[in-house]
Amino acid sequence: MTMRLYNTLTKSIENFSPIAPDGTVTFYSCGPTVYDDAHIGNFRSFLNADILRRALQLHGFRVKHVMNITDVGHMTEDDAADGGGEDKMAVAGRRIAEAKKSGKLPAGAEIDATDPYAIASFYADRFLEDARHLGLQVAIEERTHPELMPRPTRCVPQMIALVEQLIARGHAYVAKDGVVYFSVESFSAYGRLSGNTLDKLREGEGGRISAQHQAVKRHPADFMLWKPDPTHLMRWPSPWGEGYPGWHLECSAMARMLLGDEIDLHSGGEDNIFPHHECEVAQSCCASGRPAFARMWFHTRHLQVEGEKMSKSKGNFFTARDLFAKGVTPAALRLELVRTHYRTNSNFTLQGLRDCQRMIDRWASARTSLAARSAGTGAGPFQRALIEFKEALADDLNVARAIAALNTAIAEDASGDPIAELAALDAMNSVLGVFERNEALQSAAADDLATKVEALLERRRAARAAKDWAESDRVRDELTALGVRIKDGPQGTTWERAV
RNA sequence: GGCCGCGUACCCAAGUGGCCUAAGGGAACGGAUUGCAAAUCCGUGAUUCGUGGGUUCAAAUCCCACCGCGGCCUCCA
Repeated sequence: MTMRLYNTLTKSIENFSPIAPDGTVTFYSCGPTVYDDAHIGNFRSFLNADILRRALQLHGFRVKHVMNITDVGHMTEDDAADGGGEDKMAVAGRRIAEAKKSGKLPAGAEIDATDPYAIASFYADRFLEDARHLGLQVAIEERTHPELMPRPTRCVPQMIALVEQLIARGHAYVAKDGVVYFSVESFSAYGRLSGNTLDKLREGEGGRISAQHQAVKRHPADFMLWKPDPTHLMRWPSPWGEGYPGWHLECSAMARMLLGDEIDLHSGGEDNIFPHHECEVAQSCCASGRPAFARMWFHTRHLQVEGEKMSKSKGNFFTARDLFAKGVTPAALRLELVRTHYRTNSNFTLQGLRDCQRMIDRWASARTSLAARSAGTGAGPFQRALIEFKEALADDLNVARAIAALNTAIAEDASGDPIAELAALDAMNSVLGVFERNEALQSAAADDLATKVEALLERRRAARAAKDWAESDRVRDELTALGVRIKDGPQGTTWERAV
């Protein structure tokens, strides 16, 4: 079965086949910048890349997946050219210093707010923790293969080498202000990925590129590769003076270092298309002399929350850990973030999170009864569903259709060889990745709640034994008020936090 | 201002010319179960696909207009 995927570069759905004859897929994903906790919108993008990677694996490919963790403090107003504004790490540092003062520092954050490396490392660790909870396979692999999640601060020599090569080939120049710029006019395919060709850029709204740098550049869209700045927070020696790299440079350098000059797949959020990925293409192609950098570009559309753009001011802004702290299982969050096709704007809702949890619980109980079954031969509903599941994923990653296939199997009567049926269900889960993370995360608050709940359940058990229904119902109301939902079963009462 | 995408039941969401009197999940409702609930199981659910035109033997699917929402062009996943 051939995987078909939408390629941003050609704006069409194409058959996927890797460059390497042995079928190994080279896949680079733009990861987070670690100056704050990743929010659920970030994770929608990262998880869709993860689903793609797992779907490829289900289809028999070996995947070498790299995702960077950007620990350089790029500028808050860093536009295509200039590197203006404030360093993000400095902003994060100030935020941490303020939090320290007001005693609202996140747990375990004994960090020096003036040390950008400490800030980056603090948030990188938190990102990896969240990512592993959510089943981001590359983050799980990172434990044994740290090179799969490279940090730009450790790859500066490779970036410098790339800039030197671009200068040598006539694609970059040192301007009068000492800054090294990429010359967009030297790359005729500039604009092909995003549609922002040079003539259109000139026609566009424009006026955003600050005038002070324009004078020294050959073309207004020329973007910075290296900026000498002896006062910058993070800086490295270079042939152009002590300074820092441009923000597009890292991905080109690291993809090349780890995956080669030409790669199969490159992913990111839709906002990365321009300027970030456009500039990456230009840098990589011009450095390698090849016509292509990534053969296929995979972009995930943005997430909305309760029908609105997510923003801190609207109060609809969630990080993964915010939700985990409320008792949301990583499995439910994972499913809610990937169940909508990656090329449509998805709408994250609390109701949707509950829907996902119920679906996963039903799958899990189906798995339990399947594992307990011994009789049956041949193909049953799950083996049939797996075929449809794989076809749906091969169809430009149609996750919703794949999930429907699984749901349909669950509604059918149990039949077929139980071992093969279980294997089929687990194969589907190898992409969905929910069974192994369907438990709420532990925390001090959760432990505290558990103690209270256990005491109340004991009171209720006693009341029920005495047929004191009034007392029993009173206790149940108390539990409900605590946000707890109870389930009475033959083996006694279980409970969970209602989300 | 330029470029682009979307609008399917109460909610999420698949389907992009005939197998669609529209998949799947949740909610709701009815039943089984329960001390009563919750959970679970069974059943019910859009003659209709933002609105108005058009093309076609045939449209949710193609075209046009309008309304609404969103994205990129600028740091952002």
